[in-house]
Amino acid sequence: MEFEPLDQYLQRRKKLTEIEALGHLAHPHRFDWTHTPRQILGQFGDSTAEELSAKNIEVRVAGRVVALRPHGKAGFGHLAGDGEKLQFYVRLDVVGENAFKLFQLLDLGDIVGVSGHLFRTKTNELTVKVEKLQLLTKALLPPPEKWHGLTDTEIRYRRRYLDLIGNEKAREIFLRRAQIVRELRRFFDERGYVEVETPMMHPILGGATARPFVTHHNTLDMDLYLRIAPELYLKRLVVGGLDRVYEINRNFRNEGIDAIHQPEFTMLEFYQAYSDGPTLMDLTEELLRGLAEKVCSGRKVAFGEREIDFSRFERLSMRGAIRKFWPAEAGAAPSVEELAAKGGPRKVAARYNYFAKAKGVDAVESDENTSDGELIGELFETIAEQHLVQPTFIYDFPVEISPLAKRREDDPSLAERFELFIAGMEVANGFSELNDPDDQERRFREQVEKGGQEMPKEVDLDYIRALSHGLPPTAGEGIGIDRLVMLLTNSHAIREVILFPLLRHTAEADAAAAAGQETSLKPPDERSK
RNA sequence: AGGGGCGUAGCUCAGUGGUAGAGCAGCGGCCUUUUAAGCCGAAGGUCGUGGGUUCGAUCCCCACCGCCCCUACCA
Repeated sequence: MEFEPLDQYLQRRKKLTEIEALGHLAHPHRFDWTHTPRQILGQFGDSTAEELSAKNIEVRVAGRVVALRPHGKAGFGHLAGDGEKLQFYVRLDVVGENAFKLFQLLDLGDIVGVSGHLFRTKTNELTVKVEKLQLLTKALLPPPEKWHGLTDTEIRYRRRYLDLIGNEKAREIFLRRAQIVRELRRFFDERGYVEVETPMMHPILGGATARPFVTHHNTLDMDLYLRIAPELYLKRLVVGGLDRVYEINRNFRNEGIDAIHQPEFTMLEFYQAYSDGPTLMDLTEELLRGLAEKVCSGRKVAFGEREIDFSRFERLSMRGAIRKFWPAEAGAAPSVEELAAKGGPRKVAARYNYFAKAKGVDAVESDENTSDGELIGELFETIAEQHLVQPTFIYDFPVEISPLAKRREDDPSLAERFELFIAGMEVANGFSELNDPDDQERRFREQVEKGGQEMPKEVDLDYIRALSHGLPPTAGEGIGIDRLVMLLTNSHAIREVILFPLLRHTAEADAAAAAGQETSLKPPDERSK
C-alpha cells in the first residue's frame, strides 16, 4: 500500500533502505530508556550548566522527532514524548560516521532513541549531547505542517492521530477529559456508589425518548436496539439492593449531528436509594463545583466570550423561567396561574406566537394533540433555554414530558424533576424516580399508544415486574459527559471532545466500494458480487 | 432537509478575464551551539468536477461533489 503524498512517502522509503544498509534495524524491538522527555525537564529543568556538568547525568530517552536543524557536521533536533519536547545535539566527532549518517537520514516524525549526557547550550537550553543514536521507527509519512499544525477540521477528526501530534490543544483536551472522568469516578466511589455495566443492546426501547439504532442478533433471530439510555437497567439494580449505582458509558441515538449532538455520546447515570430530586441538585452542585476547581483550578471557567461561574447555581421553576425570559414586546408575562390552568399554556403559546410571527423569531410548535405539559416544555425551550448561560437548575417539569419521574406530592401535574443548563446546553437531568408500578405501567401504555419512532413498541413488563418487587424511594440523574468536557475545556463543538466523532463516509470509501472492494457489513452470503 | 461560506502546490495561504505566486515541507549543495536556523540551487499545479458565456475562464454563469457554519429533530 502506498499513501499520499506519494513523493514524500517514496522518498522516506528510500531513506529507510539506506538506513538499513548502514546496519540499523527498521523496527527494533526495544529501547531501554531511563527517562521520558517530561521527566528530564521535570528533574533537571532547574539545574544550571555547572550542576549538570558536575553531576555528569547520563540519560537514554526516546520520542518522535519534531524538529531538525542540521548544521553540516553537527545538528540539533527536538524529541517529543510524554507531552514535552527535549532538545538533542548530534556531532559527527562524538557519534561517529555511521550514526551521523543516520542522523542525516532522519525525517520529521521519525521515532528515535538517544543516549548521552545532559548539558546546556549557549542559549541555556537543556539538551542531550547524543553519544548514541538509534532509529526506533521510521515514519513513512510526514507529520502535520510545523507552523500552523493541522488545521483542516475534517482531517483533524478523521485522522485524530495527526491532530494529537500536531496540535497541543487537542492533546490537552483529551487528557483533561480523562481527568474529568477519573474525578467523576472518584466522587462516586468515595460516596459508596458501585460502578456497573448494563446492556448496550436492548430488546425493548426505553429510558428516554429518542430514535434508536436497530441491529439484529442472528442466532437468536432477534432485533435489538442500541441503548438510548441505561436507566431502566440501573433502577432494576436498585431494586436488587445495589442502593447506589453509577455507570459511565455510551448511549446511541439515531438523530441529527451538530455542534452539541453526536450519535454516540457518553453519559454518566447514577441512582441513589432513599433520596429525592431536590437532594440531587445539591449533590450536582457539589460535584460540578469540585470538578471545576480540580480540573480548571478555579470556580470561574472561561467559555468563549463568557465566563461560567460554578460557585453559584441558579434555581428556577420551568414556569418561572418562562415568566422570567418572556420578552417585554410580547406583552405582560403569563401568570403562574395561567400557566397552570387547564388549556392555559395553549393560550399563552398563541400569544407568544403572535409576537414571534410579527418579530420573525421562532414560534412555539404544537398541534391539536399537544398537551398542556408538552406546551409548557415547548414554551420553555423556545423562550428561556438559550438564556441559561450560568449554571441554572430548572425544576417542576410537567409530568407529561417526564414519563419516568415521580409526581410532586402537592401537585400531581408536575414531576419532581430538574435539568441543569449551562451555556444554553442541557447538561444534566435528574428526578425522583417513579416507583409506583401502576402509574409507571399507565405511562408506558400511553407512550406505546402515542407511537412514533422514538417511542417503545411494547411495554417493558419486566421493568414493571421489578417495580412490583419494590423500588425504594430513589433519585437518579444523568450527566452528559461530552458536554461537561466541552464546558471544562472551552470547546465549542462536541467533535472537539470525542476522539473519533462520526462523520459522513469518505470519497475514499466510496471509491473503494465502487472498485468492488468489500466495505459492507452485510454477512458474506448477502454481499453483492 | 433549507440558508450562508469555502474548495488554488503535500501543508498554510496570496492572486488575476490573457498560459500561476509566497512561506513551510520534500529534493541537491554549503554550514560543528541552533531553535519558525541560515545561505545557494532545482523541482513541484487538470486552480474540486462537469457544462456554459467568451477570441480566450482558475477568475463570470449553471449544475454536481466535498467540507464548515446557522436553522429544524434531538441530549
